[in-house]
Amino acid sequence: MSTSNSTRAVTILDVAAAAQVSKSTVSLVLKGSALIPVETADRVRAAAVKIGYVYNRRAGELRGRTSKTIGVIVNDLTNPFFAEILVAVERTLVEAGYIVLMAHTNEDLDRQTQVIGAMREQGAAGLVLCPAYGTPRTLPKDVQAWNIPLVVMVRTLGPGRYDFAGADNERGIYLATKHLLDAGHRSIGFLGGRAGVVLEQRLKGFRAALAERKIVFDEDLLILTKPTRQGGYETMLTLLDKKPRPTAAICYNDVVAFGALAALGERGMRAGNDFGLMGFDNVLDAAHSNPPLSTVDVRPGELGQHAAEILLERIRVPERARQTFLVDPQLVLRQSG
Amino acid sequence: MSTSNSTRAVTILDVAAAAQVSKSTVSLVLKGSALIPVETADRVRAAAVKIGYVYNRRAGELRGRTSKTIGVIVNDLTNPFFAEILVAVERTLVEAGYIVLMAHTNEDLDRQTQVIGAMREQGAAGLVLCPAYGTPRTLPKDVQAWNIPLVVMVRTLGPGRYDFAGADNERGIYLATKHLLDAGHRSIGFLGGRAGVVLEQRLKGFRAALAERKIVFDEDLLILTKPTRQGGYETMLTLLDKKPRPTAAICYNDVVAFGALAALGERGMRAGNDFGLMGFDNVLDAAHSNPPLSTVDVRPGELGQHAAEILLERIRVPERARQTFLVDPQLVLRQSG
DNA sequence: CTGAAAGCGCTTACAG
DNA sequence: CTGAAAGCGCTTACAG
Repeated sequence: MSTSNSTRAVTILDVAAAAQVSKSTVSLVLKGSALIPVETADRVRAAAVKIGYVYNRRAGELRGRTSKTIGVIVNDLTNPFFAEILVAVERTLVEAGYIVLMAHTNEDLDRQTQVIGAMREQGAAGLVLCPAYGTPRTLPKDVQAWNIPLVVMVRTLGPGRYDFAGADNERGIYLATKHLLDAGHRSIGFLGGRAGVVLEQRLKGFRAALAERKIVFDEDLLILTKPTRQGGYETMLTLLDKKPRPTAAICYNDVVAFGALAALGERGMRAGNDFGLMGFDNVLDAAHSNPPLSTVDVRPGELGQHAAEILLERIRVPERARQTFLVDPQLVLRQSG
Repeated sequence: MSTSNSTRAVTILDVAAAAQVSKSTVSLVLKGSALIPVETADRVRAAAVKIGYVYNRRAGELRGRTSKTIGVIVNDLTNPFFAEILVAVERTLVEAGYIVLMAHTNEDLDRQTQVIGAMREQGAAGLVLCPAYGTPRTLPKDVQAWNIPLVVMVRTLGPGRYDFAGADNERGIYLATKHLLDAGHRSIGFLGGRAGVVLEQRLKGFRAALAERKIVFDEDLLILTKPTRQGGYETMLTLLDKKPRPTAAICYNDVVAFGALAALGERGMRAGNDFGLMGFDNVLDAAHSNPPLSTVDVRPGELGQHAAEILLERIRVPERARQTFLVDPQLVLRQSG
């Protein structure tokens, strides 16, 4: 309304003067204390809006030694899986009255260290972290030593007493592989993925399903690459050139599968007809890829929401037992495989 | 290192004691003042790490009446276009020493109002906003009245003196349409998009290209819907049922085009062979869709970076002239059209 | 080059 | 039910 004056902020003191009460009364009113009679409270609130008062949360939190901001660190927003997780985390946190400090590491460890430091200086009340590749396993311990609640998402950081939300990777890929096997495929490739826990877990599921059917695992059909569309495209092209040509593939994740779909199309093939293809994640886009992707649903939104809730609980009761949320993967069969 | 004690934070005063200097000296050292001799500074810094001191930025900023946090408000992270923009904005801001408060509105106006308020209370030094549909045109004025620098992105908010970063929508669609026309198409649909400035601008470009070739605009081939994959899928199906069947379509954006690709595939058609299809945005995924999408490149990353830079400049010199960054769209021809 | 002092805007016992 | 006072952790003139 009025042009605020940058040299002098309007404070609780101004409100107090305008409403003819002491500043403690104003403070009490603002926090909705029941100690103040309604009439007084109304008068104070009216005065506040009239003079254009805006609460200075930083001052309040400094004095109260509290914090309503939570840091969320994500490694790859370019992958819709993480974007969907982030949306859910943010929504859950905002609904709980928090404000989120967001950072994107792009898999860069130095940046990750830097942003964690910045969030600490900011007085974050908690941290949700999708760790970048190569994150030291001691990180959870460090963060906890600073007394800041932490939940790790998606990629575990070795054994240790930290809260975690992720997916049962092994079981998910096991299910997908079994599905392909049941459909009669005997030569199945595995595309994409970068060395790390997640890849290990997924490969374990892959091997387990193969072993169960006494199919020997062929190293040659395991083609690693960065888990991107580009990577999926390239590795699928490579796979299609193998002799004899495999009839199906498991992809490290949906984004890899989308790239693979493009490679198939380029070769005049169509997943579901000429080739069996399975993704992993079930991002929103999977329902409308060309063709629609059969994949392993790990409900990214649910995952993000749980991660946020676990953090909120830990903040509320710091000494509570460690929590792990592992989404139980479900096969969703569309057309690709 | 040491388990920090939550009842008593280690402050600048503790560092001062440990290093045998006054607290002003510590403060000066921390901000890298040249007033302090190197030896003293080293001693102070050593003491700080030894006792596990961490700078309390909120206290510092409260006292100094400064702020290093910037709010970024995005309406739909589920669309990679916005995700790519967000990544660029965040990177640019972090590199400039800021920390970003992120909020996702999901096109919800109430939520937008709420998060803007929260950011104001937090003392944000600036705001980058992708406004939700229906955002009042007075918003820029309001925000400026609070003395907080603002840059609006992607969707303009009517005339007014605010900084803006977006794309030349009209020209982009004009180019895409002309390309389809040059390829011989005469019956061209327009798919997806929700009422708003952006749609208006894009339709204007569409009509202009048609008019140039004396082709009458057929209302019946304009099929609006939410700009999502789902929307693209459904509208394409509808379009394909028109008699006579159009031979090409312009999509409101890439995400709509991806859905359209799926619909085409379902009907046994392939964009580029049996149908001409153009997207808009050139998100990363467009290079590896099935088939790869011909689209209008508006360089989302560049757009985001510029938005951030404009804000940074405005913060540095508040009275500078209003800036508008409009990316000049380029056609990128892949296989779909 | 370094120290004492005031104060950013708020909250929270504690009296009355 | 309301007011006076102390203090969160820092910065910034101002002396010396």
